[in-house]
Amino acid sequence: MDKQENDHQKTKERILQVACEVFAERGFRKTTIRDICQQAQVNVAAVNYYFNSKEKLYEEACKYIFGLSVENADPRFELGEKSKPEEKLKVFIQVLLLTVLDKGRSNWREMIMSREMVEPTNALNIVIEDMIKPRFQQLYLIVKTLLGEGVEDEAVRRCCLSITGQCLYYRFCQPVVLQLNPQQTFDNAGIEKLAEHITQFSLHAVKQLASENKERG
Amino acid sequence: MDKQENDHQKTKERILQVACEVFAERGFRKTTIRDICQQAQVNVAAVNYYFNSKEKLYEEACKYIFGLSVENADPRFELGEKSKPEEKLKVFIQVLLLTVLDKGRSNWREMIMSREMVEPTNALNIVIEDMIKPRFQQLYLIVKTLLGEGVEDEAVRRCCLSITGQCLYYRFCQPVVLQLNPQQTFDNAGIEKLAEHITQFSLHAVKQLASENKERG
DNA sequence: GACAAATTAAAACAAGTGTTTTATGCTATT
DNA sequence: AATAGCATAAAACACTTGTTTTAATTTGTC
Repeated sequence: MDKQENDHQKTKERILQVACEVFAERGFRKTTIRDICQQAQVNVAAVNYYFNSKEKLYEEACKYIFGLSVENADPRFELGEKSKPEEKLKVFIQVLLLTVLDKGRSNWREMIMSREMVEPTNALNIVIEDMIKPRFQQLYLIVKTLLGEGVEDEAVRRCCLSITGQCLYYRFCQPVVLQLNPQQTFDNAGIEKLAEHITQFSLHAVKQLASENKERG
Repeated sequence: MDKQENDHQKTKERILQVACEVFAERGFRKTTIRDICQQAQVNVAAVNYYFNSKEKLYEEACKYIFGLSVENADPRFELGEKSKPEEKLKVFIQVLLLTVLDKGRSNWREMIMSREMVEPTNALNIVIEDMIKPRFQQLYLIVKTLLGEGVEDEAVRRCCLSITGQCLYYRFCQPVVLQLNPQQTFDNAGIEKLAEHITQFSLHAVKQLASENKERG
């Protein structure tokens, strides 16, 4: 029983691991069960045996990936508590860009997340609740601090959307961006420069809104 | 010969028309030849008879759509020449949002364009050259005017990308945006408010950059 | 009106894919 | 060691989809 259970877990686990990787890499539609099984060195029937269907496997993979992310959130997003909001914004944008533009093999969460944002499946809700909303909330607090009291929530949110929109553009439309600004690179130096620009651009906008609000009362 | 040529043109034309619509609606991968043929009331073999392959048909459809766009550019993008750059920017953003968020059946150019930006095919280059670059150039001139002399090209382009990024976010990530800011609507009033926000946000940013540049010399 | 060429229709083909079935092998309990 | 239950493998199934083939029909020309 022990060994049986063990092997059971082993192959099931192996399928799940490979599924995460391949789904993240190629998305739900473009990955085939045969791809996964071949890479996991498992018979085609195994997926349906253990997970019932391709869709269920995808759900399990998402749950696994985002389950991980709750317990083990990306440490890069831990902005120090002491710094000024301007610095916090800079770090936030920097980290967001780095995370979102990281094409590394192990960046499953971000890859699934990006795909779900543009081509949603049932997993989008998990993605929003587990990843996007917490991240957005962090930004919200920074921007709210910068805007000061008396600014209505929607205005704060709109600013946050303006900031994230600028960043995600470089992820979702990378080929286009590269044609429009060929000088842009996506190595560390290029991303750093980009972060600097988006930060300055957004800070100017937000601070101006803040001062207008202060004047108004 | 005349009548033959006529019918010939008729069915070929009909396939092309339907192809444009369906490709725009569902994208290349998700549309099937059978879908198109059924809707055009034509035999399945007709596509390969007249266009050789699904891919060639898609190319022809794109050429047709963007060929149209060159001769008959979207009049909404004709910003008056007299207005101030601030007003021009407002109009540009307004029109961009209206165009990009228009889910109307006849908005083929925009639908193909959006899809190509996120999930490129061979047609992306046509899209970039025929649609994106001219539009970007328009914005470039406005922003350059606002920034004043002595600002390097890349800085101008970055600002333009910040502006378009804010707008396109609402197209590509609409479901997410709606979760993050449920008050956002996509009727005319909602889009108008949004345009106003993005314009103000961007104007503040650009003007601050302009004045910093002026100070520096 | 007859014949050649072009067009259309029907069917078949070939490859891919999710799923199911059937058979075989393995493990644990008796 | 035997047997029941689980796990794996191989094959088949059912369906979709792009493409091709083959036959029927229409069209233009003489």
